[in-house]
Parts: sequence; C-alpha cells; structure tokens
Amino acid sequence: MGNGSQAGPVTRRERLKQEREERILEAAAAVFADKGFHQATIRDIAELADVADGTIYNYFDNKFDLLVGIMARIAELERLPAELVQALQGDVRDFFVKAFDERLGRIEQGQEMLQAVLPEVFVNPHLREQFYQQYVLRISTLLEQYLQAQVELGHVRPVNVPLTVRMVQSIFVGSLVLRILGDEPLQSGWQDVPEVLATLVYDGLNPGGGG
Amino acid sequence: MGNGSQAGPVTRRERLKQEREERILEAAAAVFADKGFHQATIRDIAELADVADGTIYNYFDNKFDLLVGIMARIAELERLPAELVQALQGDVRDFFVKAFDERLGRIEQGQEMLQAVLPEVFVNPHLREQFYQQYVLRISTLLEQYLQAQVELGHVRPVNVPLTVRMVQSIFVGSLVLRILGDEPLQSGWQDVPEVLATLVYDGLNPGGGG
Amino acid sequence: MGNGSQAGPVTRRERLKQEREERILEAAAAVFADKGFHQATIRDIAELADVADGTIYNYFDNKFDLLVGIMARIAELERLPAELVQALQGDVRDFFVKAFDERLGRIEQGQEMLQAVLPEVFVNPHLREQFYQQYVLRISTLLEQYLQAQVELGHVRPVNVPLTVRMVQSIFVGSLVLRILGDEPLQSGWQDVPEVLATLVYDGLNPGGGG
Amino acid sequence: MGNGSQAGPVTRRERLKQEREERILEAAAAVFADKGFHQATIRDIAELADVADGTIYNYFDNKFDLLVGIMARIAELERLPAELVQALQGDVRDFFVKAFDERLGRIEQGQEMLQAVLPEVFVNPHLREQFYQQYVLRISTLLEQYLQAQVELGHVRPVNVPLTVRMVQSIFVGSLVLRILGDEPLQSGWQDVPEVLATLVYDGLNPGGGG
DNA sequence: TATGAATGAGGGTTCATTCAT
DNA sequence: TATGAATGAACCCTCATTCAT
Repeated sequence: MGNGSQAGPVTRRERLKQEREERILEAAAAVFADKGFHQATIRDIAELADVADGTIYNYFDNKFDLLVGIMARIAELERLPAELVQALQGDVRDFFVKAFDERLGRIEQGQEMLQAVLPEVFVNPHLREQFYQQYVLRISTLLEQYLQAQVELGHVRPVNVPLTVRMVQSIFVGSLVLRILGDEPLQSGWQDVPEVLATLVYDGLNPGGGG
Repeated sequence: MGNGSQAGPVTRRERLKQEREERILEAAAAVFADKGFHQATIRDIAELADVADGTIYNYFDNKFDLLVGIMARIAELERLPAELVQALQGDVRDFFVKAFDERLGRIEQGQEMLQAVLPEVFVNPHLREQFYQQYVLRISTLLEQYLQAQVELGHVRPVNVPLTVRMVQSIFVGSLVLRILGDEPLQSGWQDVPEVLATLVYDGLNPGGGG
Repeated sequence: MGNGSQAGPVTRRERLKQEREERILEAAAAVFADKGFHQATIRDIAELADVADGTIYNYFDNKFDLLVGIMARIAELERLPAELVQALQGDVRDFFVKAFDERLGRIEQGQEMLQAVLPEVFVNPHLREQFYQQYVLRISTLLEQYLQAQVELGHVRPVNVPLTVRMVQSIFVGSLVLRILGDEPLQSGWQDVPEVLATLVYDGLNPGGGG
Repeated sequence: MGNGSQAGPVTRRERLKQEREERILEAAAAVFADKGFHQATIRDIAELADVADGTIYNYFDNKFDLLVGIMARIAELERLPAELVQALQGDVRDFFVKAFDERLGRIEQGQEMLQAVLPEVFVNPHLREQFYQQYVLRISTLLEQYLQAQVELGHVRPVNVPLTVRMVQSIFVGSLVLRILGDEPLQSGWQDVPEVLATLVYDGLNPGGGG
C-alpha cells in the first residue's frame, strides 16, 4: 500500500545509498534556499549532509543536477492531487475552497524546495520549461476542463476559460512569491486565505452579486 | 547612481557621464535578464555597453551595485501611478479594469529589468526587502485604503481587506511569472486580461451574481 | 609482481591469481596505450579487466606500479635474443639482416606495451633509467663487442664503435617512433625494412662501394 | 632583415605583451620538460614566468594550448633549413655531413621544447598529426626528392628511396631519444656524430666499399 | 579475497576587481 | 577619466586510494 511504482531498496546497502541520496538532496535544497544556487558551494552541501565533497558526485553528475533532482522531488510530491480530484465533484464554491486549501498546503510544505529552485527557473530555459510543464501546465489543463464543464452546466458565469484559469493560477504563484518576500499579513493570515480567495473569485467583490 | 533629485546635467561632460551610466545600466539589465546575474560577466556588460571593463567601476562600486541601480530605475518608473490614482475616483469595476490595465502595461514595459532583478530578489535579503517595499507594500497600502473605503461605502462586499488586497496583488505578480515562464495563452491574450480579471474579481464566477 | 623465477603456480587458487594479475596488466597496457597513462583511470582499467577498482590494489601498490609491471613484462619478452645471439656467428651483412629482422619483429609484437610505457619514460627518471638499462644499454654492450671484434677481424671498416652502435640503435628506436607517428611508407613497407637497412648500413649509399 | 613576415610590436604595451607571452611559453617548456605535462601545474609555470596564474589565461586558452604554442615555436625554428637547402647542391657525402650537422645542431638547440612536447605527442592524436606533418613529413619529401635525383645521377646506389629516407630520419629521431634517455657515449661524442653518421650511411660498414 | 562506495586532496579555470598607463 | 591587462581568491570536479562489508 502506497509503495507506488518503484521497488524500494531491499539490501541494507541499497537502503543506505537511498538514504544518503535523500540526505544530500535535502541538504542541497536547504543550502540553495538559504544562499541561492550560485552562492552555495558543494562544500556547504557536503557539510550539511555530513558527507565528503566527492560523495555528492557519486549520486549527482554535477551541481546543476542537484537542482534537477530537487525539481524531480517536487514533481513527486505533486503526483497525486487526490483531494483536488475529489473536489472536482462537488459544489463549485466548495471546490474553490478545497482546491485553494490543497494547493496552499502543498506550497507551505514544499516551500524550501521551491525556494531553492525558483530563482534558477527564471534563469535556466531547461529548468523553466520543466517547471512550467510539471508545475503549471498540468494544472491548467485540469482546471480548464473543469471550468469549461461548469460553464456549460450553467454553474459558472460564461468567461474566457483559458485566461480565467491563468488568473486563478496566478493567484497561487503570486501568493507563493509574496510569502517568500516575507509579506506579513499573508504570513499570519495564511489559514484564512482559501475562504477569502473563494469569496473573491466565486462571489466577486460586487456587493450586488449573490452570496 | 540615481542622482537623487531631478536636477539634470548641465555641462556637456556631465551629460556624457549620465548617458554612459544609463548605457551601462541598460546593458546590465539586458545581460542579467538574458543570462541571469551570476552567469553574466562584467565583460559581457562592458561589451554590450561598448565601454571597457574598468569603466563600469567608475560608475558602480561592484557588480551587485548594478542590480541595485536597476532596482532604482524600476522604482523611478513606478514613481507616478498617475492614471491609477485618477482611477481611484470612479466606479469600482471601472477602477479594476483601469488598474489592471495600468499595471499590466507597466509590467510589459519593464519586463526586462524585472527579469534581471527578480531571481536575485529571491536570494538576496537586502534586495528582497527593497523590492517588497517599493514594489509591493506601497501598492498594498494604497489598495487597502481604497478597498476599505469602498467597503464602508457599500460599493464592495464586506471582505477581509488586507488578505483580499494580497490576492489581487498576487494576480499581478503571478501573471508576470507565468509570462516569464512562457505561458502561451497568457502571452497571446494579454490585452484581454484586464477585462477578464475585472470580471473575475468584481463579478465573480457565480452566475447568480449581478453583472 | 613478476614473481621472480619461473616457478609456475601450483594450486588452482594461485593459478587464478596469476591469471587475474595478467588480465589486469594487459588491460592496463591497452588503456595506457590508448589514452596515455594520465588520461587512463583505474576505473577504465578495472572495467576492461572485468574486476572491481579495489581489486587492482590487491595486485599492484598503485597506478604507477602498473607501469612498472608492464616494463617488467617487456623485459621478459626481451629476455632471450636467442636468434640474435645465434646470428652473431655468421657473415656480417647477414647478421644485420637477421638482427634487424629480429628487432623489428619484436617491436611489432610488443608495440602496445611500448606505447603504453614510452611517454612516461620521457617523464619519469626512474622509468627512464630502467628502460635505458634494459632496452638500450644491454644491446649496446652486445653490439659493441660484436662490432669491435669484426673491426679487428677486418670484416668491418674501422669506425668509432660506440657511436656507430648508437646510430644503429637509433634506427630501431627511431623506426618505432615513426611507426607510432603513423608514417605510411614505413607501415606498408615494414617487411622490407631489414633488407633496406642492411643495404644502408653495410653497403652504404656510395655506388662505388662493394655490394 | 630577418624580421620575416610578422610585423613586430610597435607600441611599448605591445612589446611588453609579446615579451610576457614568450616568458610564459619558455616557462611552460621548462616545466613540461622537467616534470612532464601532467605533473606540471599552472602554478608552477606561473611562478617560473613570474606572473599570476590567471595571467596565463590571457595568453593561452588552457593548459593544453601551451603545448600547442610550444609546437608552433618549434615549427618557427624549423622554418628555414637554409644551410640544409644549400647543402643540397654539393657532393653527396658532404651533403650528409652538413645535413646531419644542421639537424643535430637544431635538435640540441630545441631539446627542451622537444622534450616538453614529445611525451604528449605519443598520447594526443592531434599533436601527433601536427608533429608528424611539420617535423617529419616535410623533411621526408625533401630528402626523397634529393635521394631520387642522386640515384638517377648515379651518385647513389639504387635503393628503395622512401624506406631509405625513413631510416635516415629514424636516425635523427632515435638519436634525440637516446640523448633524452641520457646515453653517455652519445652525449660526450655528439660533435663527432655527423662524421660517424656519414661514414655509416654513405660509405657503409663493408670494408670492401670505396671510401 | 573481491567489491565498490566514500574519501578529500589537488588543480584547472573563471572572473570580479584593481591599477598602471 | 577610460582603458584593458594583471591579479589571485574561489570553486567545481576528478580520481587514486582506502576500507567496511
């Protein structure tokens, strides 16, 4: 149950290797998030992971490959938006609350890894593409389908679906950025965000709207 | 750097200096946006600006100072949200259309400089703080005041004002990020975004709402 | 290494060990000849010999020791210039043909090992001395004795014996180098070389000479 | 007179640069000849040349490029076998004496550079090709023409011209190698070599030959 | 004894910064 | 003030060697 696809390590040696790789990746994420990819040195990471410099290269081809590894880990975490998929069933406003809740929770959880990767995403075309595909586009497609269906059912006002979806996603991405920037109200009010968001995008600010 | 107040250069020599400083800053922004701060070399910038390496150090203390200079330039562009201030008067939905329009235009215009600065903003606390203050917080304050007033006037549904404002700002920031990530629908539909946005946040998706 | 005298291995285990040592040495020679001593890695050699990296260190103290081992193998091949010794008896011109034939054949045979060792011979004083002793000087002595005797017998023109011998040896060494350099005429005409050489050094180019 | 093709440096700065490049190249040749290319460190060379490590990279792309630079310098020295060409006129035996004299002198002069380059020539295909072309093949062609003509004139015994030329060249190359190996008789008798060589290859060892 | 992962010293190279001209 | 060569600290990465299993 939950073992998913990869066969886990069986021998003691294999388990040790896997643990070590994880330790290295976590150390890398921590150091990158703290100092940035370029300021971080392999030695920093090695020390935090408590291995020798050279050991890192038994697991990763080069420094950049650590970044790619972190991206892959993020992708793994993203694998199952199970709750989100479930939420696709219910009431629309409810969906938004749940969806926002799920996403924001995920953001909170993986923030360090995201913070490690994000600056380089803006700089490296390969990373950018990968990030976009796995972090943005997959969700876009899902949301577009959902929203289109709801429009056709008359549960949602007729809107420009693709752009509206982008706006919704922008809120997620933007929130993450504002959090990283250290915005205080967002920090302290994080748990209220889903409700506020749902109100904003479902009910609208117009006081004449239903709600 | 920044030369403080508006007193323009008077002598020919001063004008030349200022022009050169601008050329360097523009070159820096272009190179940083293209390759990222750390991949960019002083030589790259010097070549694009058509000066010698050493000359740059007559205008800027060090490489990082170029980034600060670019930030300052962005701040200058941000100085006058004149149209936005004007829009503060009119009808609420109208305000959103105009506000979004103004911001998105600004984003479009200064995208290269933003792209030059943004990755390092995530990495450097000093830059982060400065960016947050001048790029986010000032607008937050303005919007909070506006929204609070509109709520009190009954023109806007009672909401959690600070968080709602953050969500609105998130949309701006997030849109910028999605653009940089190369999202196609956003790219090609950019001119429709203000209207879509206003619909989303003012009217809401709820089809029962007024609109 | 080298195992000193000729006592072959007796137990199965010993035979396996010896086979393995040979496999490693051959792999080393191949890799060194191909990539050069410094470009070659222990891993390269281990892979070619189909053993683990660490195993090599059960047979050789360090990387350089592999080179020494190869030198020793060359020395073994050089052990018996039997035919050459025999040739010392006969007619002088005949001797040269046979001697050249024997040497050139040997060169051809051990070229890979020579190519593995030669570059480092120029670089490492220890190797240089060993190579000189076993590969050059022993032959010098032999040839000097032979030539001196023949001069005294009047079978050879009175010449500066030591220098003449060096010139003759230079031809061997030089031919090897030209071969390694890939000289085409030498490559394709290799089997004619002994006769050509004998003509050159015995008969001379002077058409007035006997021959 | 003698300035050859390249316009020399004119400004003081240019002269200094050129001098520095030469100093670096000479230092590189000395260090490579002493320790071998791979044992030599950039720091070694920089120290001997009395420059900073980084300075070397203002003149040469990388460490290997220093080797190529040394090869080019050797080629320059090889540019004018003026005396040799002159010797092409006279008497055959005389030609050999002069030719050997000229070549051996050249070898003596450039021995350090040769010793720096030679080991890598055996290892690096690119270097090997270049070395062969400029150091061997050009001379081969010249000598083949000369020898062919002399054969046709009846001044030289009919021989396999290409192979005979290779043997003659082997003597040069081989002598160089033996010298590097530290052969004592060759070292101390170096000035007698041309005469000994001419005797060997022109008169032959056969005492019945003319001479 | 064989294995192969861990080690860490070492070195080539880059590039921000300096400074003599 | 502009120039651009010189500087040298810093860092990624390799790989011979070790050693626990």
